[in-house]
Amino acid sequence: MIRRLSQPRERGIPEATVARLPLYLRALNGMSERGLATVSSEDLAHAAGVNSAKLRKDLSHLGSYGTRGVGYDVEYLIYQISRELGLTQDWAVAIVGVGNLGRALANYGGFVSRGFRIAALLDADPDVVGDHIAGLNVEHIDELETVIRQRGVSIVVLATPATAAQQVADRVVAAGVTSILNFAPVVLSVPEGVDIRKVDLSIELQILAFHEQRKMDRMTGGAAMAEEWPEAVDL
Amino acid sequence: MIRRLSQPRERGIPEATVARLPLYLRALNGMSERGLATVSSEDLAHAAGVNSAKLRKDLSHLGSYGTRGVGYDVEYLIYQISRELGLTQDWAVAIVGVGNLGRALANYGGFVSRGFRIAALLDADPDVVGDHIAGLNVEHIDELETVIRQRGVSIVVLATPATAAQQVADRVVAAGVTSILNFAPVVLSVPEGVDIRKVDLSIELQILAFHEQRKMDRMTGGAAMAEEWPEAVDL
DNA sequence: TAGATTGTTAATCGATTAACAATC
DNA sequence: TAGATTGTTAATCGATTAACAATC
Repeated sequence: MIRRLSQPRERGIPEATVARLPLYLRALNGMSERGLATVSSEDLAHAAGVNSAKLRKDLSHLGSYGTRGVGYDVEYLIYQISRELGLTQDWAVAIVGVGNLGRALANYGGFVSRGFRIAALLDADPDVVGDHIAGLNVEHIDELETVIRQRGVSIVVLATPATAAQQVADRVVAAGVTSILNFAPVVLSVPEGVDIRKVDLSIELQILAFHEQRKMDRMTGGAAMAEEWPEAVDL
Repeated sequence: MIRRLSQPRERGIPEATVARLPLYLRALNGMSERGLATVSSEDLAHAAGVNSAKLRKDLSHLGSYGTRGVGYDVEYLIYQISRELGLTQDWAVAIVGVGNLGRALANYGGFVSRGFRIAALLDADPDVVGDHIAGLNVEHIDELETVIRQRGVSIVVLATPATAAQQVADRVVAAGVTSILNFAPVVLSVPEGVDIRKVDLSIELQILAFHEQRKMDRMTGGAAMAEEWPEAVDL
């Protein structure tokens, strides 16, 4: 049975919809804090930065949780989206690699928010092991498998150097983890059934540069840049 | 004239293709370092983690840079993709917000890679201003407009707290910046023509949790979770 | 020439959007 | 009832993929 890595449906929620549910949830939480009881698709869509047709289509995949002529009950919708995303249970997260980025992630408020709990910080550097960061003791990478099993870690965040990422990925997968958030700038190779999401800062910058360049081309009257391989460049 | 924010084509390169070009570039750089002269679409696609049909389709949007029966010249393709992405010029980047994340970004090697140069680090906290990070002096946020104009900053990275992000975005847009990489967990509102890319750690985690939950449902025989709003919950 | 591999075609699939009937 | 707003339909658009003719 061949299945592609990121399997879209199960109870049939499109991947594009799943990726937007967290946005709706965040907007709804803000409304909840401000004491709003109900919200229309128009207002919620605006707060989340999408158009209202898309929002209604997305929510329709979860069920019929709105009321025609009225809108959506804020608290009820928060609950339904949270449940759909699996945030009504508690996920133990391990962060591997406690350099600048790992520290930033450990201290990032959004991480410890609803549904997630940092269960371990691990690093290979003896100088870092033993440090206290965000209320946690940094443990040695040798403890990786033990920590994963004993603390029920189901999501691992890779904030290691690029050179170490594949090796750590192999180990966490062998230990049974099937969800990895990868900050290392490498393409990880993992078995089918393991979900990887990748956050890549330099890729985001490069995409911005592409669009920025187009804007500048436009402003300078689309000055035709040399299309040819410059003669001077040494191959 | 109404145009959507992220305008896909100009010389007609699909947005999905643009987002993959950095992956190809990274794989090609690795091959260049290992001394490979040419590469087939099959091998390059494998290294980048996509299928070869998609790779060839993507590259065909840039031009005909391959040789049938042979493959692609590694150095030549690096040059063509770099040029397309605008990496043959130098982009001055300012990082606003020098907390844990801002420090991590400033020290992140990929940032200072080909095409990008950190031109300024800015923060509002007087205790942070004056710190030396990654060889740069942290400057006060009051200098934002001056720094942007004098140093030709064209890309701003927002690593501020969520509460400050919109205000800073307004200021950098007013100063003429049209490309923003936003790490703050808020939906920024910006005028048409300003490109925003968003990196959101908690959203990535939530998407992973969704898939993880599905896998667990499957393993436990799809144990039907309560679909209904629990009676006990207090609205 | 024979073998290899690109660039393109065309079919398919998934996502977006406007419009509106259903219904509160 | 009249007004408001959802949930769904259907059209459109863009992305993916396999297959293969072109051609080195």
